[in-house]
Amino acid sequence: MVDDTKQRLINAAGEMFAEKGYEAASIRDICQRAEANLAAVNYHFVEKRQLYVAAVRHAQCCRQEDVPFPEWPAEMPAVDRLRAFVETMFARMLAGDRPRWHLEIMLRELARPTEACAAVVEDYIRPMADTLRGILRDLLPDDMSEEQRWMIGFSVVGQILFYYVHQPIIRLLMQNVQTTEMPLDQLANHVTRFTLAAIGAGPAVVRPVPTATGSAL
Amino acid sequence: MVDDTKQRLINAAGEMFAEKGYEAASIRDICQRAEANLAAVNYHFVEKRQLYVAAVRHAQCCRQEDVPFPEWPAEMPAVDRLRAFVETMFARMLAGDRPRWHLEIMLRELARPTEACAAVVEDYIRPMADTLRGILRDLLPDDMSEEQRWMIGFSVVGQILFYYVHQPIIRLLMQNVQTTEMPLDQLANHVTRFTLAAIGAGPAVVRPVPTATGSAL
DNA sequence: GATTGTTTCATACGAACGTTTGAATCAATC
DNA sequence: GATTGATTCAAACGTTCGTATGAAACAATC
Repeated sequence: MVDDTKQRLINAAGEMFAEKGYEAASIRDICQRAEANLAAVNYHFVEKRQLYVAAVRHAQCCRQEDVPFPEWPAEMPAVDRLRAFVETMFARMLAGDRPRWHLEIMLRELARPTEACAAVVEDYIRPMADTLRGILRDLLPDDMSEEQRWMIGFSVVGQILFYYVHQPIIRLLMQNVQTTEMPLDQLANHVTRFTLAAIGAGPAVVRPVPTATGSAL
Repeated sequence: MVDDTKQRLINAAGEMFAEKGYEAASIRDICQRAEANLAAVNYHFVEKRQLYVAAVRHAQCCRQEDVPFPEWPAEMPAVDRLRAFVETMFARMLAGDRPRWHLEIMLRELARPTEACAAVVEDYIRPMADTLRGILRDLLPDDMSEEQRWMIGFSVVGQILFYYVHQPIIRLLMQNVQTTEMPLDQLANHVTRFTLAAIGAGPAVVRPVPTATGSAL
């Protein structure tokens, strides 16, 4: 393979950046993990920052082709497309076949963007947002305000991301609950049904319990 | 005030830890912002790590009394309590009357817990979780599984946190949309209605658009 | 096999880091 | 006003950081 060490550096750096953050991951540790010489970073990337950017870009490229959004047929109902969308996002997050740092480093960028990676992040996020918005456009009435459409989209993505970003809390809170690690499709099912019910495109996730007094909202 | 510089150090440290993370915030910068001598950290806290823990603990204590959950009367309908819960969480996040770092440093801990702060974080999160679960217990049927109840709770909190944690993405995506910064009560309204509709305790956030084909989920 | 360009290596540099130290300063007590 | 304990200060410690450098090793061309 051409530039084997260059690729090894990107992988090692990605792992460490994702795990410890930019500042806490030292070039020396990265090179040791990559089994490369200390000066290799300077030779291949000139600067630490550029190695970081390369890692982010690599993660973005890989995830594009990793768990791609399926090519849904035009006649596929919006409801099913939403379900497929949610499932794909969960698969991207929880599927273990690809290195975890690809996602992890992108999520770091998503929460606290680096100036140097803004474009890469936008390339990563924009297609997903467009896909979801396309689905919601079909699912929601035409006269709905642009802003409200966004908020519904955020409600979908917020639910999904929570399960990854705040995994530590979930484990902490649920440590007493006997559970089987919440399989992927169960999560996807929940979020999809929750959303569809919320926008009136599906049954509630539960039969409604008889409420004592109807409360004006 | 007793130990004025000690408190100044905690505040300055909190700001910097919240902004740049633990490693990237240097003792020198912290002391400069606190207008204290470099050795002050060692004198008052012995170690950098202990200063960090003190900052986290301080943030947790303050936020307890900051925007406390209102003492809801026993007869208050669960629907209204949910609305109040969501509003309080948003207020805690977006209200600008208290230093931002209190929340920010807790969210960092929530996403990537530090061993030394585990107990503090649990004290922070557990009451909120209990409150929400109490509301959901009244709102959901009794025969619902513990696991499913948790997932609905996560759907609520996931929506709320998204607006804070991923503010950068929201700004990026919505930069073309003319919007008025999304006022607090509008967000709270959306999340509450979205959730109530999802669990069948309220009307859908939109009148359902007539779907072409009903799709089995 | 000498030459050339690329990649690796051991080593060194200066800066910044967390931490330490001992003297200086302050505030209160007698 | 001397004594004591708590706090601040300037200066230095040894480490580790990112980066730079020049020689060695390697590969390919002629």
